[in-house]
Amino acid sequence: MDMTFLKPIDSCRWQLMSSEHPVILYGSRELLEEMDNKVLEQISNVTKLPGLAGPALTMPDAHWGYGFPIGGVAAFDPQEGGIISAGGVGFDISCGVRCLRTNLFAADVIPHIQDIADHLFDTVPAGVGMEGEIRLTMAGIDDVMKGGAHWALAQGYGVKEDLACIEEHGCMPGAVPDFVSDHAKKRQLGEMGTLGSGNHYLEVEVVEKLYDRQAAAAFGIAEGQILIAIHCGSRGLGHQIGSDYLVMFAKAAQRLGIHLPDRELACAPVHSEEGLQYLGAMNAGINCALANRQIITHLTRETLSRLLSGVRIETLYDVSHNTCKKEQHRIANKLREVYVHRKGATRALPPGHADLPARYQAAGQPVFIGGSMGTGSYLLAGNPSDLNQAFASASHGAGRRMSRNQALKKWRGRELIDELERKGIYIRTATLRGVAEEAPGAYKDVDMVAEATEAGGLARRVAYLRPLACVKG
DNA sequence: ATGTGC
Repeated sequence: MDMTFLKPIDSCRWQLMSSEHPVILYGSRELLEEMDNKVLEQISNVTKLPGLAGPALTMPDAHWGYGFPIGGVAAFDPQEGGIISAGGVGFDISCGVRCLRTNLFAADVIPHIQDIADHLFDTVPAGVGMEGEIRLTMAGIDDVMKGGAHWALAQGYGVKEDLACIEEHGCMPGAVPDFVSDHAKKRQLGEMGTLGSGNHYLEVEVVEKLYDRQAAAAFGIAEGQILIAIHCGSRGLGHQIGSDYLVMFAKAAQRLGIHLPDRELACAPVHSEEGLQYLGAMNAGINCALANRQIITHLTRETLSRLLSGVRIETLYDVSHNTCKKEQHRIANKLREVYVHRKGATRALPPGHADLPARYQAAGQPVFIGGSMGTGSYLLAGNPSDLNQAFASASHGAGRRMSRNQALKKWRGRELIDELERKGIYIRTATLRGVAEEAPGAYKDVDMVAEATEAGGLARRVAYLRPLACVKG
């Protein structure tokens, strides 16, 4: 990235001086220097959209995305013509991470890890277009979109205790299935309870190191304990909603005379017909993703219970990193109601927030920085709002530093799998090509991203998690 | 991310 116009605020926050509207980039000098200049270009374009409230932001894991950078955060005020954009949410609506806490420890799992990897891979469908056991009718898809994880529970997937530790308690209000096309619904008829492809995964991890013992106790985790991370989203349904509304937003922007610095930033005012329809459809997509992760939670529980005795698995937390949500934030000392786009950025609620379950009130919201296959992940906790000045947002992963095509030229899936196996990490995958695209070397250094996330005040590290087995899409 | 291109 061209650092010429970036002025450091502190070690991990930089302000873009050449911009009319404030732009803040989070990350160490090293992370930013390595970052594609497209990130700077894209976040600058975002500031030119109507009704931006407060600064436009990028997280330490940011990289080039469709219109908005992945790792981008921007709030818009509908009272000032603020917009909503499909590219600002991402095509995989409500892509996110569910983290499961088990009562297992490394010694219980490591002797059986290959068996566990095989069975999880057999049980949870992974890969492009993969369908699961569940077949729904069009009316059934409407019920998914209205009910979210509650729908899944009513079908017998999971236990009611799961709901308390899911964002929005498992059901996003404001979902309007009528604003979702039949085409989008049809694509989802067989895809509930499936992982998808790309960077999606189901991973068995061990708590390797604790940074914050108090928060770790609140999260119910100890060194050596086994956790499971489920990273996936709203599959074909969310993708089709994104595609449908991209076209509608392009027309709306033209009709309403909204200047788009990049056609990929197609958008409409939140309070326009298209804006309100997209909100209803996007909320429906969020519920699809919440239901999907709930089903996969159930499948994981069943699989591990078959293989090991006395297994107890609880939902630690489930949070999305591709959403736009109406929230109240203090901006320039004024409380405003804004629509916060988080694209590849995790919501990170502060301690004491009313939406947090009782057990996390003191610690703050669990935040996941999912690593690449070989390099492990971090569990963090949300910071008080005087520290987090990013609309309660934080990094969501390691973040790509290389395109999929570059990665394909550089690595072979089989070699990566063998290399990881020598380190005790067992990969099960739908496609070797997918593994090459997701090579650990194609991602930023997750340790650096987690450090910068903490140094920037976004969240504080609670634990480092080492991968043992990974089912890849 | 994605019925991995219409």
